[in-house]
Amino acid sequence: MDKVYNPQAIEGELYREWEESGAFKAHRVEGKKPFTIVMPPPNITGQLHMGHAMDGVLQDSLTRYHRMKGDPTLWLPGTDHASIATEVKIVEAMRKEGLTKEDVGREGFLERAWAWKNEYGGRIVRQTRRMGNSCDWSRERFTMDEGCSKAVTEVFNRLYEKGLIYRGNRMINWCPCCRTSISDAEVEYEEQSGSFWHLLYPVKETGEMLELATTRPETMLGDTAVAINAEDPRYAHLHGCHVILPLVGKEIPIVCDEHADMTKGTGVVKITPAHDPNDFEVGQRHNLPVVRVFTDDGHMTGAKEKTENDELFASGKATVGEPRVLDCGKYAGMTTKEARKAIVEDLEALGLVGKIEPLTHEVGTCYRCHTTIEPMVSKQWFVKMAPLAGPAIECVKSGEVKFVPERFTKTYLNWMENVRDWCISRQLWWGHRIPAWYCADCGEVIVARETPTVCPKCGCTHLAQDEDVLDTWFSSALWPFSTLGWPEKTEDLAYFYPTSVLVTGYDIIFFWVARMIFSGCEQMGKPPFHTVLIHGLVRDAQGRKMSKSLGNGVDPLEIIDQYGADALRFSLVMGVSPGNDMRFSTDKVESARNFANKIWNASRFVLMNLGDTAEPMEGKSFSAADKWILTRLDETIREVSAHFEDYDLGLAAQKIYDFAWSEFCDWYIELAKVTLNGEDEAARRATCAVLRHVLIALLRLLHPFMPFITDAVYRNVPGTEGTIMLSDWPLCDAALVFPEEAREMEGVMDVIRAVRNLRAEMNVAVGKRAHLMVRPKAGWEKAMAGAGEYLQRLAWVSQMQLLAAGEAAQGKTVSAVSEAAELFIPLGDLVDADKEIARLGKERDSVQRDIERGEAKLGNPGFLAKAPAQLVEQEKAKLGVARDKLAKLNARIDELKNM
RNA sequence: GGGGUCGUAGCUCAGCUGGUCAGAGCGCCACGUUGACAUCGUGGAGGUCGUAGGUUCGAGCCCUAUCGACCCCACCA
Repeated sequence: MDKVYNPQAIEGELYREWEESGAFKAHRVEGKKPFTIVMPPPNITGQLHMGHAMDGVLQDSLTRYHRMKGDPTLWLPGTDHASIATEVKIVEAMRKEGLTKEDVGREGFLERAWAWKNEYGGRIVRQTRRMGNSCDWSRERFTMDEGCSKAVTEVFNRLYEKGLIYRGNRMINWCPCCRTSISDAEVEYEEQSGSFWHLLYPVKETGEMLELATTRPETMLGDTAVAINAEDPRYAHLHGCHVILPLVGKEIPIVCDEHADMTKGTGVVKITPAHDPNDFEVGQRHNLPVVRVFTDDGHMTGAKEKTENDELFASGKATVGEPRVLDCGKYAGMTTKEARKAIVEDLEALGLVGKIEPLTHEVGTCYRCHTTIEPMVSKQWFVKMAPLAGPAIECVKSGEVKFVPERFTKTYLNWMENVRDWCISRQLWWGHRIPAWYCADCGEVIVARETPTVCPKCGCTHLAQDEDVLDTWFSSALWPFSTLGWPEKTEDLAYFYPTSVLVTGYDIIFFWVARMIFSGCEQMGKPPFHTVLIHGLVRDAQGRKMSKSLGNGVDPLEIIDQYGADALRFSLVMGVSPGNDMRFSTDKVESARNFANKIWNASRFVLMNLGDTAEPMEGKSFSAADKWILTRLDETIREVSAHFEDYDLGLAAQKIYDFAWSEFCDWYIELAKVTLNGEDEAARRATCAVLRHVLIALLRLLHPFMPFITDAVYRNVPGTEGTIMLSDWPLCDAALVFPEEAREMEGVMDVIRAVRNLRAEMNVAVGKRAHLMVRPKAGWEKAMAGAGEYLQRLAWVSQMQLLAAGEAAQGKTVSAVSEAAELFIPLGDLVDADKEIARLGKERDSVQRDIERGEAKLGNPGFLAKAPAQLVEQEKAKLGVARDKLAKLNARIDELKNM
């Protein structure tokens, strides 16, 4: 083994071996409860970023932990077609060739899309492998593969048959840039500065001017009413009156509606049912016409659009709620922004603009391109949410599905309880095409599983499929069961559904988690998982979100090249608390890399001492140090396992780190050297057995986080077979726990620390051996008597001399008092008494404070009465030790003063 | 407007159901090549755990208020 751990030398080879050996493959074992995770499918457009890396590490750690525990374990990977994201990329690529979607047509476009998918879709999958993730690649899925597509069609049909999917003219969010509708969840709100324009509308009956405020004056052409509150005394005389819509010259009614808030602005609101969600509702209540003034690409409508619209109505094919289109005349063809300016100018010229107030407000933007969203009435497909939300709320409230950390339950419930119908149709080509057909002759709508050939109503064959595709999240929502074979009744589905844990970031709870839950409840009758493990975002070293535009993203692959996958993995979990964002820095990776190296070298030491011998644990008589580390190991196994069960991987990693470095390396290996270099062959073999035993356990505990290095080392440990990933998770063993001896060893270690401390304080070079006199306290005689070699080795003592109780140390010495003993080191002329007195004085002050604290506690009647007896005893004992120590220190100081 | 997170050593953060919790990593200082490891070892300095109250025998840990940083949700014209 090399002196320094070199990840590059082993990672690729090891991963290939794992995969080819079938170690990742899940096996159904009847009667055994499986552990299942479905991977959040990354977009095929994606490149591996730190977010994926962290998400993957958490899942892989859990997966490896459960696999080692012996659970039939499945981590199912896959990718998402990412309808809108992919389509945008392909359109962009075509633009470079000077082509548009329309140029190549739907068929041509899809050909390109699939070609693109085949070329780049596997990229992120290959990258994921470099993380060391142990997914079952034999079960890899894609949201648009045959099975998943079948599931989509099936769900669409079922929901349609139950009346839970409908098509209608409703208010939706329109992205003029992507030219498609998007769902509420896909709208991001950004604070923007704008203005409040106060407009004046003349009242037809009275001739007065009605003042109202708007942030979007360009919509005024589509106003079909003005609303006032029925209770508003200011406008009581206007009930039943009309205003003349400026610029358009059309007469529109003044309606009374609760939406008009008397306390806000002038209490008058213009109503544009086609372009404002609130106004749409008002329009429905008052049966107002819906007049559209924006085109799909964000321009004002004109003669052309109006003609088309008129023809639609003339043909009788207009559907319920179909908006009418206005020819905006001189504004036609302007962008909405241009129109806003022009309209305000024209109104000002007419004296119809009052004050203009600046304001900042939240403006909806598209989560893909950040273009301002235009609310519009549009004919789209929707999922009726209320009936689906019920069970999805219930299963979380009942605890059948738990969020970790728990606080996200609230986020989820709040959203689910207020969710509105989900707009699922997208005016895109890449995705699952909506399984609906329209009869050109009679207008019949046919939703079907197979392409229909004749209209069931009129019998004609003039059928055309809906042009739109489904929201990409529609298929993601089915992921936990579509990937297992649903709607077929597969063995995998029966065995692995519901899955166990879903691991994802808090940023997609609404997009994905919520929708998987209601889909699972509806289609499977069971929620898709029992636990949702939510993690935070990976930020850059300054705490900023990693983003392409900022260019502050760190490429996980580069980090792997430089430090190794294990180091990256460990840096992404250690000390991270669930649900919180973390800052990524190479400092953290470096320290993880150093840890890996520490493991490597500790292993090298152990292996060097073992040679080829797999020394068994049975029949050995262990040293104090052996018993101590075994006891600590037991405790560590308990804690780490508990943290895994709680999904607190950050703490699990921390515990392993501390045990490995601070206890196994810093202490046990050093202590073991005494025995290993000693004459006692039986003791040497016992220690070898322990070194091997603890190393194996440590490697296994660490394996979920650092799979490569642990397996590489494990294979070199004598007596092991195969890969560590299929070996057993360590178990606690009562036969290997020695609380009393461990406590004694701690006492000895404390003495070692005290000696080291003394020497350092006195500036005695480490290499320089010192004579040590030890006067054990009552009960510590035996432990201290056996500590000589440990002290020689670990505290650079030349010779340890035991003093009997009451026996004085000879000569000039410096001293220390620990729990187990008093210590004296003669330092001859090296130390002057004054210096030592000063040092001891400082120590006495600190002990004095401990005593005061203890006395205060024990002097408190409330404490004695109410605190647990065990705690009181503990405090008493502590106080006793401290008082004893104080007495010794005082005596020692006096002694020095009299010398 | 509603909900949530964070404020602990110079920096980045851990601290489980209140009682060795005042911690880790990095940084800093001193010393050090004892054959696993300088990607290391030993020792050290440094924080009244944002502020003010309260509950309790006892509070970074619970409650209330307050200041500061931030996030999510929400149809406020």
